[in-house]
Amino acid sequence: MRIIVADDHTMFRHSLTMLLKREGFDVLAEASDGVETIALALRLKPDAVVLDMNMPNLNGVEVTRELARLGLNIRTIILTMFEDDVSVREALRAGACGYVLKTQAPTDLVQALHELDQGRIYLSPGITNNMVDVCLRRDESSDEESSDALTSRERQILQLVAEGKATKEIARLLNLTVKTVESHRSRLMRKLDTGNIAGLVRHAVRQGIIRA
Amino acid sequence: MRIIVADDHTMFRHSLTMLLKREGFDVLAEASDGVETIALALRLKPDAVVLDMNMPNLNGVEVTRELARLGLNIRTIILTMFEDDVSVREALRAGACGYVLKTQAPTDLVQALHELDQGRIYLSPGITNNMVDVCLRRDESSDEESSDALTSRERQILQLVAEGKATKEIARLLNLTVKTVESHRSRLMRKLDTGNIAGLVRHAVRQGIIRA
DNA sequence: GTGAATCTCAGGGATTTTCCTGAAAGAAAA
DNA sequence: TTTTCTTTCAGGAAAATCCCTGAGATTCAC
Repeated sequence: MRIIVADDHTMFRHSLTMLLKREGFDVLAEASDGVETIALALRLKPDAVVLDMNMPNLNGVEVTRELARLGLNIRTIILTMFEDDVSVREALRAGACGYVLKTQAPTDLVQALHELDQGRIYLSPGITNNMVDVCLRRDESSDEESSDALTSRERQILQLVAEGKATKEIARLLNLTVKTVESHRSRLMRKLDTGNIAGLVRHAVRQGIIRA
Repeated sequence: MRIIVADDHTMFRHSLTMLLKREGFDVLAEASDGVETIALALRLKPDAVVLDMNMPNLNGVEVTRELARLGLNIRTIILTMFEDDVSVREALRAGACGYVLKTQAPTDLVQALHELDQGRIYLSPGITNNMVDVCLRRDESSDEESSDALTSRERQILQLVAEGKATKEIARLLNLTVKTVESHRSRLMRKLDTGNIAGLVRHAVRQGIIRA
């Protein structure tokens, strides 16, 4: 099974890679941020990608979304520190095949990868099982609160802005024009009802898109 | 070299332990919180303890302080995600022999352990080296506040900026010139080591000056 | 297919931020 | 008292943000 490991904490990433290799997985490469992960995935076409949730540039869910959009048949497992209800739901909706807590033993991740190989979805114990039902029910029913819901692209931009990246830098990272990024930023401000970057940052922190 | 590894993220802890064993260290035990770490250290008398900074019950610095107080000759290395100036200083004052960033490769920790074995202090690259001098000088001299501690006025400005107020508005609120406010804001950015408002907002949230 | 939403990009102009240097007055500490 | 720190303010220049309209492309649902 050919996989890529993505996490911005090199110490964790290297350690984990070693462990996974020992477990018989073929770790093709490591990435330390979301954009790099996408690039590597495109090049190496792995079977699966293990994604840290909180990464610079693009978080785990966004990477999942992007990989799904690109139509590559690459499954992903989100690795995270928090058993956040909302995050789990978003991860699953983005198409992630697994949601594994870092508080769990590495065997948990190994199991998740095996489940994924069988085409199944795996959630760490500690995440309520009815979570899945809840998610699915939500999915089918309706999207009422989606009036000001941010789009995937907008969340991407929001994260980068909140991280302090300049417009020019964001444009380069995402391969867009400066004007496009400005356009997104403006729309974000309108949606989030704020007239400046400070407001965007607070929103991003509040919504867990970045940590302060 | 007999060591204990303490981190509440089991996935990271197990992976790291495996790596350290491979490097020839004798990992006596693992702990998932501060209190457990103390208990284990008392029982097993390791040469060193690798401590995650953010642990339940007692964080890495507190454990270091406690171990020092108990008079056991157990050296510690603090492992953390952030290169926070204040944390580094506190860790060193508590008696830690190393401060290693998780964003660094595992070899960085290995090196830290070797330095520790030689009775030296090790800080991850990325943490300014003069940090040590600064800390020591501070240590000798006095205990009031750190160098880049914000003044009262600066905290005021920081709060208003983080709340999304425009410079002009802040100036009006505080009866100052726009130029003065700009001056304060610039100094804040220099002190907090950031080049834009997003960074200021994150600092303000982190330091509890505003709520996100 | 039609419509709605999203994503992309552009022009332009007012305003703001960012980054320098420099400097004076008052308060606090050495 | 001298020095250091804080606070105040200025000028100027480059860069970025903010705000608006408009518009082609694509995608997705109905």
